[in-house]
Amino acid sequence: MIEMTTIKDVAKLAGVSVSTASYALNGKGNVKPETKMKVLEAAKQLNYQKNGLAMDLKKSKTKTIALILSDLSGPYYSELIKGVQEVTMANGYDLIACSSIGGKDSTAIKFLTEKRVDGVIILAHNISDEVIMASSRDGFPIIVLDRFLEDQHIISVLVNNTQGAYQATKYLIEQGHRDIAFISGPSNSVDSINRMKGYQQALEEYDIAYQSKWTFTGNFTREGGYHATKLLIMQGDLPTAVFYANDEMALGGYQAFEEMGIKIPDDISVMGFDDIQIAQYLNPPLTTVKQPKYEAGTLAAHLLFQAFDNQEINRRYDLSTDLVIRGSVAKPQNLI
Amino acid sequence: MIEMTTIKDVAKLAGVSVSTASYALNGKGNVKPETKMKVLEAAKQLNYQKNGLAMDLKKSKTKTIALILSDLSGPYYSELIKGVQEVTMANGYDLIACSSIGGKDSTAIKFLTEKRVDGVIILAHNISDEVIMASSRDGFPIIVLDRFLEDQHIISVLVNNTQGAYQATKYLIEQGHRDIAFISGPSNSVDSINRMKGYQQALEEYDIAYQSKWTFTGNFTREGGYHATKLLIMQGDLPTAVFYANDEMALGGYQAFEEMGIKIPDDISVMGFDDIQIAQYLNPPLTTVKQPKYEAGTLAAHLLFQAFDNQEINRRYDLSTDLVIRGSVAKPQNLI
DNA sequence: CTGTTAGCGCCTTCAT
DNA sequence: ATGAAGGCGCTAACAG
Repeated sequence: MIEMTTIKDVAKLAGVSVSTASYALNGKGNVKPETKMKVLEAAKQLNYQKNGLAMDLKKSKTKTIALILSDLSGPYYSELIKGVQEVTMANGYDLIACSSIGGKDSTAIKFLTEKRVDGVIILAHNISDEVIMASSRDGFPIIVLDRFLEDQHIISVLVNNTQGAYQATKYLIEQGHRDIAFISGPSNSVDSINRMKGYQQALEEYDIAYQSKWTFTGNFTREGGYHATKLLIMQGDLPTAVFYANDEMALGGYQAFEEMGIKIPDDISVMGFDDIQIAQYLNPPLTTVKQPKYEAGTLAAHLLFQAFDNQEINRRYDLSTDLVIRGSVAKPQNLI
Repeated sequence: MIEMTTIKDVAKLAGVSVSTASYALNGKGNVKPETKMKVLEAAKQLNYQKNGLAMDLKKSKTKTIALILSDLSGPYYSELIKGVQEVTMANGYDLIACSSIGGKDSTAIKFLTEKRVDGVIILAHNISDEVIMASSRDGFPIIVLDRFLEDQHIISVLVNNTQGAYQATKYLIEQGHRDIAFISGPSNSVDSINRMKGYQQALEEYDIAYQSKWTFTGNFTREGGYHATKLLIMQGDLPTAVFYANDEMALGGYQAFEEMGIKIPDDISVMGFDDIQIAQYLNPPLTTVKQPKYEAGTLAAHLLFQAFDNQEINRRYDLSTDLVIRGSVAKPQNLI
């Protein structure tokens, strides 16, 4: 067994009591400079490192918050993390990120249910409503970024997907498109459903019939977007524009179109959703809907601190999206 | 103050002792199914959530490891994280990621020095050697991914930057290039220095004189690459190829060349380093040197577990890079 | 200014 | 099968 050196050891070597050692180490209380020196000296000599767990346990406070993501390695969260990080740090708190991969045994669950942090921000579709609500408790604020939950201690920060998709589709229509395909995400995704809704709303508003033959499922992945696009092409009747429910699927679309010698935006226009970093580097640069991820991050973190502070806050916040016009959408051929 | 419900409360409500409650909750020991029921029932009724900190303190073991990154929001770590995550999970451990932004007060320091995790993997240039070595202690393995440290408990997993840069430069030379510029990273970066070394080695091997007029500093950022490229162009004498010490700077280079109407690869060839995700989507796709980040991640995590297990392991591992040939390098004009 | 002491919440031997 | 009790390492009254 490995012998840990504790504050007790330090105290003994310094010839003082534990409390004095604690005071000296933490720079609190009134410790004679001389004794303080002795303690610090002893600590160094023993290579003493405090046990943060014991401290947190004693204080019933961790001063850290957890950001729970469905997949730590996704490039998608960059802006969100930055937003959260900035305000967390500004408040003197620590931030840790963990993943919800692994279901019941995931690290996420551990931090959600074992009082290891003072609050959490969740953007993880693979954690069920039930699990989140079961973790809700007094003094443990939870911010969710992808759904609304009817619970006292859970606050939602949402981006208005329906509005964003509406906006995007409307833009396509105003460019002259009438035949617009929609590649959706997984059918159980609230985000995907809402984007579809916005798409349909715009269609309806312009008296364009919704056609199910132009709706495919792409599962929010690049692969999925690729296959959906292939299907769309093989079907024979090509639309003049396709709206991918996220940028990753649009990436797959780019590839499929290129393989078939279909030029963007000359032969077909494409619209994405999310504005991931890569979007601007594509050829042509992808026109898409930007989600205010950074703002969502800062807002979420702010709300957490207000909750710590027992301030009165709303339980739901809606953020709006922005259309980012780049080069992947053009007027359809027949209008030129 | 908020009243936490503890195992004591559960025990009381269930009419059993604390130890029995603990056994029942953890499914250990021999508890009569009936009493177990009672305990579980009481726990649910009180919405009991165990305190993981207390447990870890008691067990002197956290079963979690920390991945310390210089910037959580960087898109750069994706593959690395995936590698670490997979083996961590496979071993039944938890993984948390934290950032070293903030120096002394960063979350990274907290996890490095306060016994909150059982081991750490570090890829964070902004943490000094001294800090890392000061955290070294018995039973606390540390894996560093960007330097070699002379310390009993610190293991290095490195990628061979010199070899990678050598390989890249050699390829350029073999394509017929003789005038090859090099855009370096920050001068204090070991990675950058080694890449420069590889570049010079290849030059030397082919009897090409190293010219300082073709070396600029780009600081490893896109902006830096952009400015360095502008400087290179303004200088009047254009090389036939430029080797950026990382892909991000190459991104800036693409922009600068485009602004000046210089075509890649027709007018100039460009080589990157890292193979970040965006590289393949650029126009033309970037030829670059791929770092085995995923492999580094899995290896690092494996080593951690071997260290937990007190197995004999080396203190240093070197991984090699791969040249990824895409479309940004061509034979120079004068050879066509 | 310094020492004594009582927990923070949990697990786990040791009795019973 | 269950209960009593010690302690993980630390902080913060409280008492000198």
